Amino acid sequence: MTVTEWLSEDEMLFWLGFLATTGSVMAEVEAAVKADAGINFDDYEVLVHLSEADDHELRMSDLGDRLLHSRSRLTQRVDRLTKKGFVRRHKSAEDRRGTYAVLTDEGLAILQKAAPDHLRAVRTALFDKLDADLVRTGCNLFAAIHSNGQDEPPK
Amino acid sequence: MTVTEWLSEDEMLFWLGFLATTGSVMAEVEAAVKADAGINFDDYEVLVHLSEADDHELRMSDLGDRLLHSRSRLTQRVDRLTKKGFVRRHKSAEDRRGTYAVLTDEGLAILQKAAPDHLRAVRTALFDKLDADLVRTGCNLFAAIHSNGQDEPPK
DNA sequence: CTAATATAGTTCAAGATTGAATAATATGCA
DNA sequence: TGCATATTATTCAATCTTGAACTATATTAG
Repeated sequence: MTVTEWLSEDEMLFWLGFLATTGSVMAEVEAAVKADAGINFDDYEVLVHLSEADDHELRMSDLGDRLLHSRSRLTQRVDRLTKKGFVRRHKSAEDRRGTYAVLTDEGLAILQKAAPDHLRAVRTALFDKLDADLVRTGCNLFAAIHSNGQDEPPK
Repeated sequence: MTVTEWLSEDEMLFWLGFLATTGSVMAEVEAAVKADAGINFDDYEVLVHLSEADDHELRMSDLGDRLLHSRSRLTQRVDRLTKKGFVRRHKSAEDRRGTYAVLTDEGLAILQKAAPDHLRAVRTALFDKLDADLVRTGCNLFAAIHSNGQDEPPK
C-alpha cells in the first residue's frame, strides 16, 4: 500500500524533491549561519527586514507578516532581540495600539558582521549548484506558485 | 544600506522567492492537514515513511535521516506517536543498540484517513498552480540543488 | 455619540525542539 | 583478546513556538 499514488509520477518527484531540497538547504544555511556568525537564522532575518525598511523600523504586525511569524512568536523574538540589544521598540504616535521594532546600532553591526557568512552559506547551499538558466527558471517557478504574495500568515 | 547586494539580481529574486514560496506552501499544507485530518504534518510524515517501508518499520536513525530530524527530536516524536497508539517500538535483534519504529494498525488507519486531505492540500497549495512543464522544470531544479541526497541530517 | 466589532500587541501555559550528557552496544586495530 | 573509538538511542534542562485569553485602541454602523 502506498499513500501517494494519486499524484502523477512527475508530481510525486516534484513534491519529494521540494521537501528534501528545501529542508536540506534551510538546514545547511541555518547551521552555517549559526556556526559562523553566532546569530541564528530567524534573528538574522528579523534584522535583515528591519535594515531594509525606511528608518530601519517596522510595525510589529508588518514584520510578522513578512517573516510568516505568528504575533506571539514575533513578540517573543523581538523580546529576545531587545534583551540582546539588537532591536528596540517604540510606540506609534498615530495609532496608539501600534508598536515599531527598530534596528539598533548594535543590531546593524551584528547584521553586517553576519552578512558575509550568511551569503557564503547561501552560495554554498544553493547558487554554487545552479547556472544562470536554472536560477531564472526557479524564479519563474516561484512566481507561479506564490504569485501575488497574498499569504495567510499564521493565526 | 542593504546587506544583500552581493547576489545578482536574479539570484536575489530566486532567494527571496525560495524563502517566501517554501514558507507559504509549507504553512498552507500544514494548516490544511491539521485542520482537515486532525494530525499534524510532522506526525503525518512519520507515518508516511513507515507505511512505505518494508514491514512498515524503520530503524530510528534511518527514519530520522529521512525526515531530517535530530535524534532527540525523533525519539520524542515517536514517544508521542506511541502514546497515541499510531506507532510502536521494538528492539532490533541483530544490533542490540537498535530500535525500530513500527506502524500500528491504528497508525495505518489514521494515515489512510488523512491522506486525501493531505493530497488535496498539496494540490491546492502547489500543483493547481503549475502546468506539466513547470513541474518537470522544478524536478530538474531540485535535482540540481539536492543532487545525490548526501545530506547532513542535523546533529 | 455610542455600542458593537475589529485590530495591534502582549501574556501565559502547554507543547515541541535543541544540544549536551549519558548508557549501552559494536567495531577496528594492536 | 582487549582497548580505544564509533554508533544508537534516550534523557534532561534550556530555549522556542503555539494558541487562547486578555488589554488597549481604532473603526464602523445605527
